[in-house]
Amino acid sequence: MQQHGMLELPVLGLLKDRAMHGYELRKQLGAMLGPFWQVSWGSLYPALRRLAKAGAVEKLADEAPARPRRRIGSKARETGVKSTKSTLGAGRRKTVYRITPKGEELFKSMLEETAAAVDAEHFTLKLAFFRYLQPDTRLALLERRRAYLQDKLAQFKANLRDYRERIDSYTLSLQHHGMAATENDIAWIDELINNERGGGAVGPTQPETTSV
Amino acid sequence: MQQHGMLELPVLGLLKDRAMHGYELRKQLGAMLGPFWQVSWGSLYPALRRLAKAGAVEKLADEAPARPRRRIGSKARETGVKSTKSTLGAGRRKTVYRITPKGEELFKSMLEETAAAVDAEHFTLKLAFFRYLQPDTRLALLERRRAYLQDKLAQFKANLRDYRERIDSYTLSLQHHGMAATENDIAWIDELINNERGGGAVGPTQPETTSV
DNA sequence: TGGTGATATATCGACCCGATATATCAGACC
DNA sequence: GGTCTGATATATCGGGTCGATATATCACCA
Repeated sequence: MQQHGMLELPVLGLLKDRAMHGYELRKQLGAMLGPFWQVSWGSLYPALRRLAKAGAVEKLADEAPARPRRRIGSKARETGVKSTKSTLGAGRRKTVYRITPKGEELFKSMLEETAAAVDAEHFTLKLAFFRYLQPDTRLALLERRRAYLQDKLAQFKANLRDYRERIDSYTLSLQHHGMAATENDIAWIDELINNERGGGAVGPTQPETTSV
Repeated sequence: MQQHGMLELPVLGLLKDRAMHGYELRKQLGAMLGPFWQVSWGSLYPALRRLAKAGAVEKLADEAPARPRRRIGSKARETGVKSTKSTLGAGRRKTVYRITPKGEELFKSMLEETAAAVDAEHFTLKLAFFRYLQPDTRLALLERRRAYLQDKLAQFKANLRDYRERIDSYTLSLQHHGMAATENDIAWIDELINNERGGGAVGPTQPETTSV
């Protein structure tokens, strides 16, 4: 994914269900977004800090982490000066995060913001939490995504029109493939739109495509 | 695109043809990669600086930029202390960059490195300069990209197998679409591979898909 | 004469990524 | 019983990208 402020939404969305610590959050994110996105530590922990500072999540007490069996622990290490060095990093303590009412609000406003960007990444993330939206907001987001893709398609066409002669066959093939992929994306969005419009009355929202 | 060290390759690739300044470079990049990627100034200029520091490109003298019609220029502003402030920014001077022999080498080694990452972004960039590669290197890169996609496909399948029951219909649809898109990508790569293998003897490398 | 928009270079802050450091613990292997 | 490996867990660092913004020149038209 690698864009701006993209973690806040899914993190809050997952914490809505239940409180979790960072490591678990990452696993859940991976399960949900599968091959789309593997969150890196370097983004997750700073994001949690940002959310905590904004009051959107709160740290629960470290959940029975530290120093059980105190005898061994105190003896094993030299109890040295150096161990407290600087970061005082980690070990196994779990820092559990819980969403606050303010966090719930933030999640809602971020998710509902139909004016926000609808590139592949942002849209994917929002779609993963569509169940929390009203049907009309869902439709608005789908339409905006569709418009975005159509614009992209137009760019492809303009590009091909203007540069067709000047570019080599590989770049040309790339453009064609990109165009076809965008058309597929649009067709998929149209499916979702249809399901959204007719889905309330007709049948399951699920678009039965291939089954494994 | 937004990944690491992704600009060096296309910048060098374009400068191989002819020397250019930043603004033009960006336009060419846009023409070539069209809707895939619009390079931002915040990446382009630092990248040019990196390349210059590495000796891969050299700045040509500013190409007749500065202060023509000196009368007007000197009078209009207060000639003040503040104008030289800090950055001494820009105006219209053109800083033309030319590739050096060292830059040509760097380009070649980056492009040929078949062990490097083959995610969508990296692969797209390399494909845009495939014409500079030997057929066997091209094939190696295509095969590696194919393996990458197949692995991604396997991830999708594993994901669906493990989480199918637990995820809502939107996320499910997302996974299905992602899977289908990946399958399309693989089919496209296979086309390219076929063209590469048979292309030397049979016909045009161009895979005639839809025409506008 | 002045306004707009294209040309052109450059930096800033926020943020993401990959690599890495630190540490605990369960289970395997011998 | 000892140790090695790998999963669990938190955290930071350097380098790189992005979007926004500042600055400035010039062509063109009104």
